[in-house]
Amino acid sequence: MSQKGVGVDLETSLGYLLKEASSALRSAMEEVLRPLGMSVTHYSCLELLAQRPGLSSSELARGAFVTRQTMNVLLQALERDGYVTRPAEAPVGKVLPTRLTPSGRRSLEKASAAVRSVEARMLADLTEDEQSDAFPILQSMIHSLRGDNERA
Amino acid sequence: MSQKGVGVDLETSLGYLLKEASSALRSAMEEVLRPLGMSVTHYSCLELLAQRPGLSSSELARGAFVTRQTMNVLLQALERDGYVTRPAEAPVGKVLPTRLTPSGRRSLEKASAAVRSVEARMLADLTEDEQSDAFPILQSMIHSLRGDNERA
DNA sequence: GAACCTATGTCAGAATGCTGACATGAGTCA
DNA sequence: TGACTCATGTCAGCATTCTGACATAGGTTC
Repeated sequence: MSQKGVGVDLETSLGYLLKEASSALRSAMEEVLRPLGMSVTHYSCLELLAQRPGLSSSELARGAFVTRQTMNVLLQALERDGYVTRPAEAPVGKVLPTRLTPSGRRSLEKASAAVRSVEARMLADLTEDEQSDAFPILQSMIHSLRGDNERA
Repeated sequence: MSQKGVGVDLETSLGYLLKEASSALRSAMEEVLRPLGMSVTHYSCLELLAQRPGLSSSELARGAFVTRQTMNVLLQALERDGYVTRPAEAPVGKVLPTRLTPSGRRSLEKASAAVRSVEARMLADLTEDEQSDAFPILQSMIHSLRGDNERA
């Protein structure tokens, strides 16, 4: 077993495992959000707005890990369906601050409960210590991958 | 801070952090693979074939976390470009076992080195203990999310 | 004030991946 | 043998997201 020095051993690769976990999480979220007529990006956008009202399209895009073009398309649909509102004109600069409507907030509540149940299931078999360990580990990975350490 | 009971707190959510880490990993991989003219799915397919020669299209799809239709399109391109070979007729059933060509193997070697460097960077700031902890934690998450525990 | 850089919103086109559907081969079971 | 179930490969159409490009607003520097 265990590769003859060449290649990435998928059986022991933390990168592959990370991708696998993320894929499983996404699938589980899609499964519970589908009955609510909501996609993961859709949900992410509403959740971001609930916690940080007035975010711009570009900021939402970064928070949901998509491009600002993609987020803009989504926002247009959400606005059309009455889940969010944006001023017709930018109060300052070009930034259009977005906010949830009561309808959007109601819609989010169900979705949020569903997502919380998925996250709880994900952590069900982990000990308290493991859950505590996971946080700094993932943060370190993110920090290192983004190259925040580069020549300042 | 810390949400008033409602919603998922993105600041402390392991699910969000997992998505963030996965996104950062994907970006980092795309960055190093782009100069080699290779996408992440493209690379994943070749790496899988190097470790498990003779996999079918459907098996490769599951290993690369895409649908079998998507993998089939990719395989057609890889076959056209001489990186993999598939028998014209299925030796048994409908399964077409796929194998790397020498050209595919050479192409993979460079990509694999690049990906290994990304993975090394990802783990650079983690202690030995943390790296050891990460493995069972991620595996537990995957196992729980897939519902492998359900009523047997 | 002018030049410069950065970030934002937006439009257009293209790539990528997915869902739905179908026929076929293999295994199971009565 | 025949009916049933399941997995595979494949075709077609659609959805989602991305890349490229542009104009504009704000801040910075000289």
